[in-house]
Parts: sequence; C-alpha cells; structure tokens
Amino acid sequence: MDVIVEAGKTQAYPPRQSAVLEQALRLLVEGGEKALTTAGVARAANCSKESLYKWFGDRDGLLSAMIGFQAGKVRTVDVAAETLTIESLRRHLIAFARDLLDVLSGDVSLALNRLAIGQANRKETKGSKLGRLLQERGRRQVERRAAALLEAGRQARLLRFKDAQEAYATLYGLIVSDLHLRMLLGETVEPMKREFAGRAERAIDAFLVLHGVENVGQGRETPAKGQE
Amino acid sequence: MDVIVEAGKTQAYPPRQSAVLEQALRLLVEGGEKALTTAGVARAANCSKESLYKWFGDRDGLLSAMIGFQAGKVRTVDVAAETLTIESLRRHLIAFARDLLDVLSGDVSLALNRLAIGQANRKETKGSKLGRLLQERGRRQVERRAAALLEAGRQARLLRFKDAQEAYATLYGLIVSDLHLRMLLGETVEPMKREFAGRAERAIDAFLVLHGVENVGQGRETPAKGQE
DNA sequence: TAAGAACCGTACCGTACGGTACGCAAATGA
DNA sequence: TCATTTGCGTACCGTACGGTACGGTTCTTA
Repeated sequence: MDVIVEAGKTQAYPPRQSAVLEQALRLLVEGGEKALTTAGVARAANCSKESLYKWFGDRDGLLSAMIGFQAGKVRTVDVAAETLTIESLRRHLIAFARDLLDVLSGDVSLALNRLAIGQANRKETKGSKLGRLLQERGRRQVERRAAALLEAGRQARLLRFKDAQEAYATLYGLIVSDLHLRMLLGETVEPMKREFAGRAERAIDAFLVLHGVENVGQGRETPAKGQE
Repeated sequence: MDVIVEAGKTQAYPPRQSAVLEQALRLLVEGGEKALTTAGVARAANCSKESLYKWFGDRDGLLSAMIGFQAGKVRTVDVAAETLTIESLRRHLIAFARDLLDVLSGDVSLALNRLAIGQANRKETKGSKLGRLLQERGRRQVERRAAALLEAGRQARLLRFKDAQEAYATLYGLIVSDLHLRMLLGETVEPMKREFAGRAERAIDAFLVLHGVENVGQGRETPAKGQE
C-alpha cells in the first residue's frame, strides 16, 4: 500500500485517494492553507481522518501528495522535430510563452506556490522540502520544453547563445517579469490574463532581438534596430 | 550601498514600539509566520500581550505595522541630475540592478514577502491587504528610482522606448528572472549572491541592446547589428 | 456464507494560539 | 506627597488544530 514517490514518473494514485487529493486542492484554492485542515479534507472528501493518516502519513505527506498529484496532471507537449523556420520558431516560442503564463496564473498553481512559500522558512529541515518538490516537479517540465526549443533553434542556426541555461533565464524573465510575484501577492489576475497574448509576443520579439540571428524579430516593429 | 537606514519620517513609531517591531521582525525571519505569536513577541520584547493589543489592535495590525516599519527604514537615493553619458548610465543601471537584487535577497524582505503571500488567499477581504501594502511600500520606491533613471536616459538620447512602464518591466525581468521566486521557495541564497555582480552586468547589457541607442551595449558582443 | 480487511463517522486527547482580565510596580505630574 | 497613568507579568478562556482510538458498516474473498 505504500506508494513510493518515484522521480520523473508520474505516479498514479488510486481513484479514492485521487478524489481526496482533488478535494484537498479545492479547499486549498478556495480558502488557502488555513482552510486545509485534516478534518476539513475528510469532511469534504467523505472519508475519515484515520484513512487520511493511513494513506498519506501525516499532514506534510498530504501536502507533498497534493503537489505530486497536481504535477502529474500537467502534460508537456514535445514539439515534434520538424524543420524549423524563422516563423515556426517564433510561433513555437510565443506558444511556449502563453502556456507558461497560463500555467503560472492558474488557480491551483498559485495556491500550491503560496503553500510551499509559506512552509519555506520553518526552522525544521523539512521546511524547504515542499519548495524543492514544487520546483522540480513543476518547473523541470517547463524548462525542459524550453530547453529543447532553444536547442532546436540553435541547431537550425536561428538562435545564437553560449549558455542555454542563461538564455532560458533571459527568456523566462522577459516573459514573466514580476507578474508571478504580483499574482502570488493577491493582485487580481483577470485583468492580467487579457494581456497575456500581447505580452508573450513582445517578450519573444525582445528575446529574438537578443538571441536571434539576423533580423528575425519582425513580428512587430522592434524597438531597437531595423526591420524589413 | 545606497540604502540608508533612517527613522522613517512617513510613519514614525515611538521607540518602545519600534523595539517591539524589531523583535517581531527578528522572530519572523528566524522562524517564519509560525514563530510569530503574540506571546512570543511579548516575551522577546519584554512587554505584555495587553500592550501589544493596545498598540497594534490585533495580530493583523501588528503585521501591517511590521511592514510599514520595515519599509520606513529603506530609503532610495535619487540620482542627482548629472549629465549622463553612455558609461555613467550603464554604471547607474548596473548599480540599480545590484541594489535591487540585494534588496530582494535580504532576510527581512524575503520573510515579509513570504508572510504577505501566505496571507494572500484568505477568504476575507483583508487577505490581500498585506500584499498590497508590501507592494506599494516596497516596490514603489524601487520603481520610482528606475523610472527616473530610464527617463533621464531618454532625455539624454541614450535610451529609446515608448512606454516607460513596459521598459521597466523588461528591465526587471532581465535582472530578476525567476530568482526571487526561487529564493522565496527556500533555495539557498548564499550561492546566488556571489553571482549578483555578473548577473547585474549581463542583464544591463541585454537591456541596452534592447533599448539603448547605437551600440552602447559593448559589455558583450551585441548579436544585433547597428543601424540608425 | 462467513472470516477478515478496509473504511467511515465520531468522539477523544493534548497542545497551542488569539484575545481578555487582573494585580501590582514604576513612572508621571500637580 | 499622593493620585493617575502606563505597562509588565501572569493567569485565564474559548477555540481549533493535528493526531489517535474505537465501534459499526461495507466490501472483498475463499
């Protein structure tokens, strides 16, 4: 019965436990960490507290399971190895940017990040465990997709950069800026969402100015140098 | 260091209460929100709980006071209106970047951000109050300094951008990327701090490629070709 | 069908928190 | 000098949480 958390592979929970985790996530999204009590989860999921402790060990185990469960639901689309052109690369990058913004602005994502951040500075060594878990589970996926895209762009001689890690950091910063933090702090998300499309486009254009070869950034008039 | 520690003139607390707030901040930094109990603060500050409630109303009032108190200690230096050159602008931007990274990575800043984020998604309308407070108190200062710098650069015909707000967002994203979030999640800060200098320089060089005139970004070879 | 496991609902326990009340000492002021 | 204020220390109260125990019910399985 002990479910071992295997890194990398999305471990599926039994349906009963999945339903419980779903309810737990719902409670967390609606009321924050304060609303995520063992009794509350048991009541919302129509199960007993004893079963909770049997399945997840203790409260921290439940939190970890929630993160793993949610991460397991996110699927990254691997772009098939097509022949990249300037246009298709730009489209793929913009799609990546929009997906990234959508993920970061999601209810559950925000709630889980708030939860992990809240647990981050506890004295116990267990403190940053959730943070690391969230980082590895959630971010790795996104980063891998971006890395593949960047590498493909370089192979096709459409991008130039020395350090892929650094290029990705630049890409991320241009796309997200301080948006994530503002959302985490409670700023209303809806007005931002309407600007995601334009924001993604501008970010990619800027990125292409920095790391694209020749004058690939012609989507909008670039603030810097010449366009066709 | 451009940050000056001075008793805030905006909201000055009596010395006794300032000492209490100092202890409260210390407890928060050391043990997180869980360690910030009324009894704990009273014990650490050698005062009674009754006095705490008399001075700050309730727990939320104490938290707000802590944010205001800490924000009052940070002062930004306005760059005197000197005649900007390409070199001096670049130096000022890099100094700004380093100061920004230093502020964001500070113990108290991280603790307060974690606190506000943790309170962000409570049902009550009061939830995002701390977040807004932290945003307005802390960020406005930084943003104002950057805005002044950017505007001065444009006046001197060294920078070009249409929307100052958007240019600032780009600058912020290039400097910070996902660093702030990773630190909030509990990642070890020390290794990052050693890279702040280089990071600031690279971010500013990239920013100058995007928004500088001519080939001012000479720190690294600029991937785009000069024009105009 | 009968034994056994899984599980629900509830009650229970120890603890810790936010907030209040009270007694008493030190300052303050006329 | 005495009255008033201020504030410390402690005790107290109601509540709510994490975690455990137990009786009763449903489901599995041989």
